[in-house]
Amino acid sequence: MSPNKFRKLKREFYKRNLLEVTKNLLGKIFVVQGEHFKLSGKIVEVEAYHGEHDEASHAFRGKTKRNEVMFWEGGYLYVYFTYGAHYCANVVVGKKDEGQAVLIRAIEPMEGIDKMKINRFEGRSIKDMSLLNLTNGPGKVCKAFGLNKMHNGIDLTKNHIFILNQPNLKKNEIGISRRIGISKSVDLKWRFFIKDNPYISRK
DNA sequence: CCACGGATTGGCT
DNA sequence: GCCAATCCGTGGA
Repeated sequence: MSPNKFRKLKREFYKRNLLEVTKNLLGKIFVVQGEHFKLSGKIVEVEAYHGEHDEASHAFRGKTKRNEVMFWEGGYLYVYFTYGAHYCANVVVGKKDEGQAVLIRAIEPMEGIDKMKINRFEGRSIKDMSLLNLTNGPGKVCKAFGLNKMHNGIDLTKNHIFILNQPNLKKNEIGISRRIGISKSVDLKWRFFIKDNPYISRK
């Protein structure tokens, strides 16, 4: 067994510098382990949200009931509801009270694809039910992996929802851009994605 | 107390 | 490319 390759990321991984953790999360394996099923996929697109100096961050105006998990120490899942319809999942980063998180924007599906398709498409009339349309957006990721407000605050170092280690990507394998869908702090280039990966939400 | 708008999505002009 | 759907946390009055 290689020592780290398939091991769960530990608390220390998440408590480091925000942008380092954000880039290091690319290529890692996100896992939801149920009693009778397992869903997993490779993280291919992420965005960083800082606690200070970042007006687009939920944490910018301080702690509230909604965003309190963002102020926990790194390694917890922050799930919030938006646009009256969608959930978005974030990995909390840094030390307690820093208010930093990484939004998981897209995943390349690996295990449990049939169940993901049921989660995401069943009971809705969606024309494009292809694999490429399964998890290529933050709301889609939550739908496919069955994430909702019940999972807000889940500890990623435990056995239900966690992230498996993989080698860090090389610099030239990572694409960088402005973040998507925000109206403040729009110039920060804090979106990172795996270049040429077909499962990202957009170019 | 109430109006606003959002870290989105999907379908249509 | 454009826009409506749809809920509720947040913040101003």
